[in-house]
Amino acid sequence: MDPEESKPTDFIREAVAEDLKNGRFKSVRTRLPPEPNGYLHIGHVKAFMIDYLIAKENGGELILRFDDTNPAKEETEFVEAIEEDARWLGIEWVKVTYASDYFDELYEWAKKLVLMGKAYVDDQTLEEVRANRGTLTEPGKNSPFRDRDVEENMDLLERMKNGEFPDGSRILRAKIDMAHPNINMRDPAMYRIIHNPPHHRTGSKWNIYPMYDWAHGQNDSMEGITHSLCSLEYEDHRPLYEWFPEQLGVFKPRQIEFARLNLTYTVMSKRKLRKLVEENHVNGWDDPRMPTLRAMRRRGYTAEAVLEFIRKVGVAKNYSISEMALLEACVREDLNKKSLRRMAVLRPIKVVIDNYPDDLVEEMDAVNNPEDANAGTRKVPFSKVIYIEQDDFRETPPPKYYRLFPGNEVRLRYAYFIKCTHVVKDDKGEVIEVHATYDPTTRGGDSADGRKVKSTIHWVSAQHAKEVEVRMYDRLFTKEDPEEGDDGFLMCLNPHSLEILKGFVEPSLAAVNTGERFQFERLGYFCVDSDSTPEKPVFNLTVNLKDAWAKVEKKGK
RNA sequence: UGGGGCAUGGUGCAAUGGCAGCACACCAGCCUUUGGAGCUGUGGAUCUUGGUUCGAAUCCAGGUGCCCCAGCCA
Repeated sequence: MDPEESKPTDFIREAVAEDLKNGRFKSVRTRLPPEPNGYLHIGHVKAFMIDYLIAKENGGELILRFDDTNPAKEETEFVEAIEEDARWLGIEWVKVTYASDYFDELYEWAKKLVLMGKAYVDDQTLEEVRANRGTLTEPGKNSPFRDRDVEENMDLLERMKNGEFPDGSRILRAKIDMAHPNINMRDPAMYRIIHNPPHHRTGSKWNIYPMYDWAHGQNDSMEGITHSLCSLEYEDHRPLYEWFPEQLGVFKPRQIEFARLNLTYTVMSKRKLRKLVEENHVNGWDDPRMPTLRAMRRRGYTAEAVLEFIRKVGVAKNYSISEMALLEACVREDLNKKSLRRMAVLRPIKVVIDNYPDDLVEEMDAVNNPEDANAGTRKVPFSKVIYIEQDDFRETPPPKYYRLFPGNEVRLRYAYFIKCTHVVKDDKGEVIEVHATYDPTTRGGDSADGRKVKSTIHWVSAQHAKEVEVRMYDRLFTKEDPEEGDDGFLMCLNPHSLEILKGFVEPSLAAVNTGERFQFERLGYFCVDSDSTPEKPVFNLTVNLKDAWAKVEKKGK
């Protein structure tokens, strides 16, 4: 492999390389601009990795800057959560800053604009401002306060800052062009008056707070950010992004926009995620069904898998919805290499091996990970009464069913061949016990006479099994794109996205720690949940194993 | 009917005037003490109409479709 060729390339990396080559910038500095008003989700990872990797690949640096320009929405709690999640991904930054660190300097820059006659205080009501903005097809009208003289503007702005006016009574606006075809250029607001609540960092020092367009770009300039990489919806803001530093005569960063990540069968908007939590459709922000990083971590996804997914999804300007199946494939690929194999029966049915000695217990040798010879082996106890998966037995087998049914012989993994002889039913005709005989010459799972079986099934010894809770997760929504409509997404919630099972696991799993991951053979990858206790371990389904039989069965229907 | 963007297999991303390729998904087979993993193979795409060119996914012109913008949110 030529490392030069395997380097990922995309239109942003090309643009950055070009900027370096032609001298527009001498080095690269990017910024991570989360607003501390929610938890990070998989969509953020794409943006974060673009910023992080592009800086890193070019020997540049990344600044983590919290965009805290709206005290009504932001909280310190989220600052810590975001840093924690970003660190989990392995992202490194040279320093943490806040938009609020620059409030003083930004205010000075605003006064400069006022002095230049490029900004003014507008006394119009919110409704008037809206009415005079015009529409998508009609130009706006100038505010009656647009031509105030500089002294009055300076005085009013100072008094806004000092808290002399009530919320919403005035704003500072850039004086650009009310007839501009781009609505963002129709005298955009720079400062609004907000007295309460106090800001999470500056407290009650400020009575005015900068808008995104004013703060973000100027902060980029102040920090010497060369490339301000953001999502597509900011394309319309780029002319404004460039207008401010041009007027001010300060350093001009370059903004480049890319398509954000969307995923099938989930939602990504903060508003919708919050609604899921607040209305208890899920059990909190870290509910393993959520697309948040804390949820994915709790569910057992590895950072490596998440990162690989992001790498495979690529970077472009196409609006796109990536498939959850790709994310899951990345998780399986990573976990297949790392996970210790264990046996667990999630929907048990009892099997009695009639010709096996009543009190005998044998220790069977089992391989911990066939993908990793260094993982070693373990002993698994075997005895007369075992549990197998209900799915692994059929009284009347459908076509191509190779598992246990009356008269059929299968292999119990790492143990013996058994052949089903008969079943015992309850009053209602339900099979409650499967009876079988074993072949003592097949110990370990190999037949002495070269006889083959079509199927190997897993099991646990009934008397040695540990009962555990297993939380089985399925997609949160039944539709690939539940985003359509306002609250339409709630209408397609999957009622079966969580199923709680009581299962049995082999005794080696009796003592486990939160976060430990295993593959339950033939079922999937599982992770010990934080709700786990020594008495009652709790496992989360991380992702199921691919199931060829399920496919065959489905096709038959 | 303003402005800004985007159109390549089912999905996502490549191909930067020279044989349309990769991954996931799908399908078939091989192998298998996980119907897992692995291996092999098949099918399937350049929005449309014209133009330029020896040659167009790529350049030009027109059309069509989809996304974003009218917060004192970010």
